Amino acid sequence: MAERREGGGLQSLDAALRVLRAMSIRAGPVSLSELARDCAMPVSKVHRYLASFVLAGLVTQEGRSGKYDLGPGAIRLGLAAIARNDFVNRAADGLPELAQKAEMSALLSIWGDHGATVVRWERARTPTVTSMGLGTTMPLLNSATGRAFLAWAPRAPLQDMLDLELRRARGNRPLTPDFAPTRTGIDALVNRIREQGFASVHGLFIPGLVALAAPVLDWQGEAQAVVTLIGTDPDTTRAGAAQGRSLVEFCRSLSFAPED
Amino acid sequence: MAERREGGGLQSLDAALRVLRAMSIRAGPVSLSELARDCAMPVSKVHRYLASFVLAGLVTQEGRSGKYDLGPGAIRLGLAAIARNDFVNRAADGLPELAQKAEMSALLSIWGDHGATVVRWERARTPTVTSMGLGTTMPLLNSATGRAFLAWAPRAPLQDMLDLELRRARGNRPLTPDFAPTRTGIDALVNRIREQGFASVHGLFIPGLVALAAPVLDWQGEAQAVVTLIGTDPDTTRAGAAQGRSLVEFCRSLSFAPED
DNA sequence: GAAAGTGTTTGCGTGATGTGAAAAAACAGA
DNA sequence: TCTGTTTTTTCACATCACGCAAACACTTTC
Repeated sequence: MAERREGGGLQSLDAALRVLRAMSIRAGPVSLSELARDCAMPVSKVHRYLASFVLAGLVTQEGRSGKYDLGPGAIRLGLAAIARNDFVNRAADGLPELAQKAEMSALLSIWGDHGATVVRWERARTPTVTSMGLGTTMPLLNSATGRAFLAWAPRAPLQDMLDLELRRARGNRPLTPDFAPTRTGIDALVNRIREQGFASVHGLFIPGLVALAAPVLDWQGEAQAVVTLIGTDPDTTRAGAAQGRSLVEFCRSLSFAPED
Repeated sequence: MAERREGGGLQSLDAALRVLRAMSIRAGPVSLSELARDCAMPVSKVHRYLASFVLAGLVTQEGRSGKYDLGPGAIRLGLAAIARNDFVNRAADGLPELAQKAEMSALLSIWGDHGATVVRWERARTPTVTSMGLGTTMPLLNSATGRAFLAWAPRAPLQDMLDLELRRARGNRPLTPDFAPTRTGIDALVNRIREQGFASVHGLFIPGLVALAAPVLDWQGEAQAVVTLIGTDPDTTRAGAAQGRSLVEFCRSLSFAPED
């Protein structure tokens, strides 16, 4: 066969790992023949793979039914992976590329005790002059970054700050021109943001600047961090703009995806 | 040499899985040659295995350093394996209610090769510790979570880490003010914890924070998981405090109750 | 800036080894 | 005890993984 040999290393290993993935997609114990059908492989082939997986502890075989299931070795492996996987550092690694592609400044924030806090900063080629830097905390309602946390982070730790900003907004209406400073107004705003996939503001936090922000989600579906693009061109916040799509795609690649 | 056939199925798969195991034992990113030395295999062989693992997403290669580390696919696999555990599922489902009732952050951990690993996290309004989150591993002696495992998990898998932390404690006494870093000191600590029904520390792991932790026990009376409450009020660790009783009751309701 | 050193990746021929079909064994229901 | 189903083992063959060594990338040294 003169077909394309894809980048993988060992054919048998690739096949075996496909079997493993098929097992992890299934919700519970699987019989050998079901697995073989899922993977479109001969039964005996799958059986031999499983024998090795069982030996390694990744898979266990249920006593009487003969069905196979993921075992304690898989848990140990996963915990080891979980322990060293750090969303923040992974995101930080890709920040320069994102900033370059979008031709905007990119920054990475996490939720700290005093609000959304900037922890990484990547300048664009044409630096936008701002007074922000590492450690800056952003407001919840008037910044794209804050709004992304509002839409995707668990509500409880945000609640105090949300109440505070709502009180301030009620006393000074022009601060929040694009939504009503009430519970229903907030809900509508959150829905709008989640539907669009990212939050955006133009000139709200800093006049003359526009920003869009999207979340990096963990396996609980909560925002672990928020990535924000800052620039001067109002067109970049339009739905369908290239920058918005780059940002969402970037964050999606860092987020935890339950399956394919 | 067709004499001795071990229980496994495929030789190459067995070898490849030994490589995977070696990776999960290491604490962080590993270079190719280190891995090869660990497994006593030729470098090129390990490299090809890794190529397949990378293709499957189980392993990633760090940008420019060339080192390899466990990747998101391993997380997915591990979470799928954890999801098969009914104890963990039921505990996770009840976590939000517990956190709300106790007005503290609640987290769920299970034991991995590198210590107690946080798998689920439910935040309360009280401040979130910035450096902790999903995937954090907790020390055995200085955290309430670790101590709960120490008191209720089978000793064998903990022994290595216990020895390690004891050595460290002996060199730095202030780390463990409330017990002697000796075998009898540990025994006394364990007895105290078991008697009280939950483990607690105040400011040991993180200054200014208090925590209480209780186990979810399986039919053998061994800890399958540990539920921890974290807050700032020292009164919550007092014997008889409402939070402690809620926590113990919650864990007891999850323990020892398979459907059939 | 060239040269040497370390570590990773890739070709290649060979023979061990994984493959598929089919037989054998275990199991369940009738 | 006999069928239908699913798991396990057998076996001859051609493939595919192995190890060597050369190529390549990157860092350090003079």
